Formats: sequence, structure tokens, C-alpha cells
Amino acid sequence: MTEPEVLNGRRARAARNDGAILAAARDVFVADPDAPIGAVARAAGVGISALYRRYPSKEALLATLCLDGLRQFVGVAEAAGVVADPWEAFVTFLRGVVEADVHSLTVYLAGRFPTTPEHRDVAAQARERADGILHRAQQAGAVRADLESTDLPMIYEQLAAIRLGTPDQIRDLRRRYLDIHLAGLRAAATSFGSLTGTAPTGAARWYRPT
Amino acid sequence: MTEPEVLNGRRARAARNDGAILAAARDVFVADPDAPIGAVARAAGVGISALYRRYPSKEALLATLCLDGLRQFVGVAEAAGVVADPWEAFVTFLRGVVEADVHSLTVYLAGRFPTTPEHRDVAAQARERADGILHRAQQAGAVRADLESTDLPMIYEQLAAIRLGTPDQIRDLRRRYLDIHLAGLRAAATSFGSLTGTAPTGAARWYRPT
DNA sequence: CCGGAACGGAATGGAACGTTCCGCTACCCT
DNA sequence: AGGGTAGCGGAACGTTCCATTCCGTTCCGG
Repeated sequence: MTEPEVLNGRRARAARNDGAILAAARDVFVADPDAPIGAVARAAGVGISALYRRYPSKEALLATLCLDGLRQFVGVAEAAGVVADPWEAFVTFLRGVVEADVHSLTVYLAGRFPTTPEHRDVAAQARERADGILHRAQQAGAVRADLESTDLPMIYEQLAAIRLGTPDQIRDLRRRYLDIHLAGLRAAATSFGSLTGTAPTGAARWYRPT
Repeated sequence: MTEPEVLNGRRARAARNDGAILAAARDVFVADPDAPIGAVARAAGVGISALYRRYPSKEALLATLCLDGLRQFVGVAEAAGVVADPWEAFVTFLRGVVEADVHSLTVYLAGRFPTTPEHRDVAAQARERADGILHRAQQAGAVRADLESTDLPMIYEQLAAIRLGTPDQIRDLRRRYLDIHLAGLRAAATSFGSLTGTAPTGAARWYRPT
């Protein structure tokens, strides 16, 4: 990059499009994983060619988006990991995941494109971080002991299913219902009764039934 | 119906198909509201003609299914309403709604066909019954007071989003996560903090963004 | 033994969508 | 100054999918 900040004209526009397309794709596919690619172009304010110049196919775009989501997930977990109080770390983590709607970018999109080893690597990292935060909170006696780590994705899934109204309303509602989940997840809530049934097995999650 | 039980031959088969088609439609559309109508025929073990003989269009079938779902919802609420203990009534009600997957038949399907006044009537009845059960539990000090009646559909929605594995596994998982919700909904859980944000407005629920 | 109710499944018509392609613009480099 | 081309908009193409229609067949009821 020679003269990075004075990029104007054609190149500048292209650089801006890079970001605009990714952001638009994120918004569109989070709202509807089956959205047509033309919708992404429209949302980004560009033509279809601008998409295909950057990604060889829809699948490639989805794969990129998903990988970004996984990395963001790891970032959220890292940020929450440094919170001193185990319960607060757990809460910060869950809020972060829900806020960034990272679940809609990862599990929701998985199964719609061929996953790469890199996806699996980052996903494994993500799982590890999340498990650490959960176990710490459980050993501190803050989170109920009968919660398993594979329960967490189910909680994201439930909150990601809230899709009512504008993005702002969605965010507020998800916060509201995360409050309810959190109240039910505290160790003290175990006195109301233990969880019935068993948590899902981890392997089953990475595909979607058609 | 002359000789109702001795119906054999053509008529008997037709009568059986009536039920088989509805049951198959229920299963198929609960699993995927966008399923093609051919999938229903296959699941029912009949040809497409058998469907179109009974329903003039896919929309009509969906409308019937939805109305059935609403009626079932009212039935569940009635059954729960007679439980003496307010908290137990509330739990019975929620468990019934989740068990029957009534939400997937009503709100999930709404917006995919033109609703009739009858739909609205039964839906209003359903809302009324549900509100009664909730308010009774709240006035008895069993359910947290900051829960609104429009929060309930959001809880169904979250649980209906759990679609992992076989129908049996789905049922078990939903029970498991309903346990967490219930723990968070008890009045005692208010001590962990009040709910943030506001419940959705009722009007917004009866359409789905495309 | 005939009329038609009930049905299976192929045929039809149309809509949606991923991808390709064509032509244009305006910037870069010499 | 001006050719070469990166970048792009959007029409066109070919395919897939699906609701609905249609036709031939079967077999009950009278």
C-alpha cells in the first residue's frame, strides 16, 4: 500500500466495497441464511459483479462469513475470560455472544457450504474457551453444576431464534430473555429442581436437517 | 353415516386418508414450514391427487392445520386451567404447549396463508386463557411479577427453535431447556435481578419478515 | 355391468436463483 | 495525451424446484 490514506478514485471505492459487501452479507445472511445473493448486492449498494469479483461463489462468501463469526466468537470468549469474577465472566461471555449474534453466523450457516479444516480448528478453539469459562463459573459455585458445556449452543440457538422487529428491538428482546436464562442457570436455581434429560452430544450439531 | 364401523373398501380408505394426510401434514410442516406439498403426500403414503381432492390449495391445508393448532392450544390451556395449584397449572400449561409443539403449528405457519376471522377468534381465546393462567400464578406469588403475557410466545418461540435430532430427542431437549426457563421464571428468581427491556407488543407477532 | 368416486403420478407453467457475460466508465501508467 | 484495464452494473442464461392440473386406471355401489 503506497499512500494508504490518500486512496481515492477507483481503488478507494473498491476498498470501501470490500467492507460494505462483507457487512451487507453479514446483515442479510444473519437475517435469513437462505437469502439470495442479489439481496446482498442490493444491501451493499453494488452490482452482482462486485460480489463475484471477490468471491468465486456464494458458498465461498458464506465460508468467509462463518470463519469471521468463529473468530469473533473466540474474541468474545477471550475478552470475557479476563473478567475476574467467575459469574460475571460467564455473564459477559453470554451477553457478548448474543449481542454479536455470533451464533447466527456460525452454526446457522454451517451446512450450507463445505467446511474447511480451518473452520474446524477455530471452532475447536472456540469450544475450548467457552468450556473454560463455564467450568470456572461452575467450580466457583456460581453456575448450576448440572449444566453441560453442550447445553450452551442450545441456549444461543434459542436466543438466536428471537427475530421480531427491527435489529434494535431484537437486541433488546434477546437481552431480556437472556436475563431469564441467566436466572435459571445460577447455582441457586438448582433448588427449584434438577435438569431433566441429557444435554445433546457435541457431534450432532454441525449439520442441519433439510 | 350408516354403519360407521363397517366402512370398508373405497370409502374406508378415503376416511383413513383423511386422517393420514392431516397427520402427515402436521409432521412435515412442523419440521419445515416451507416443505413442498409432495413431501406431505409421500409422508402420508398417498398421491398428490389425494391431497388436492381434500384441499383446494396448499394454503388451505396450512390454514386448516393452523386452526387445528390453535384449537389444540386452547385445549391445553383448558386442561391446565383446572390444576389447583397456580404454579403447577402454569408449569402444566407450558409443558403442554411445548410438548404438543403447538407453537410450530400456529405462529410459525401464520403469514404463509391468508388468515380468516376464525383464526383470529380462536387465537384471541387462546390468548385469554393463557393470560388467565399466567396472572393467577403471578398473583399467587409463584411467577415473577415482571413477566408480561406477551413474553410467553417468545418463550415458545425459543423452545420451538430447538430442532436437533429425532423427534424423541427434540422432545427431551425441549423439556430440559424448559426446566431452565421455569427456574428463571419463578418469583424467587427476581432476587437475581429484574428483567431488562420491555416485552414485545402483541400486534407485532402475526407476521414473519421475509 | 355401468357410472363415477377416488386416486397415482406424469406433465405443465412459472418463479426464483446462482452464475456468466457484455459493454461501459474512469483511473493508472507511461 | 491516450491506450490498457481494473472494477463494475445489470441483463441474460440455464437450471432447479414446486404448486397445480390432467389423464388414465381401479374398483365400489347400485
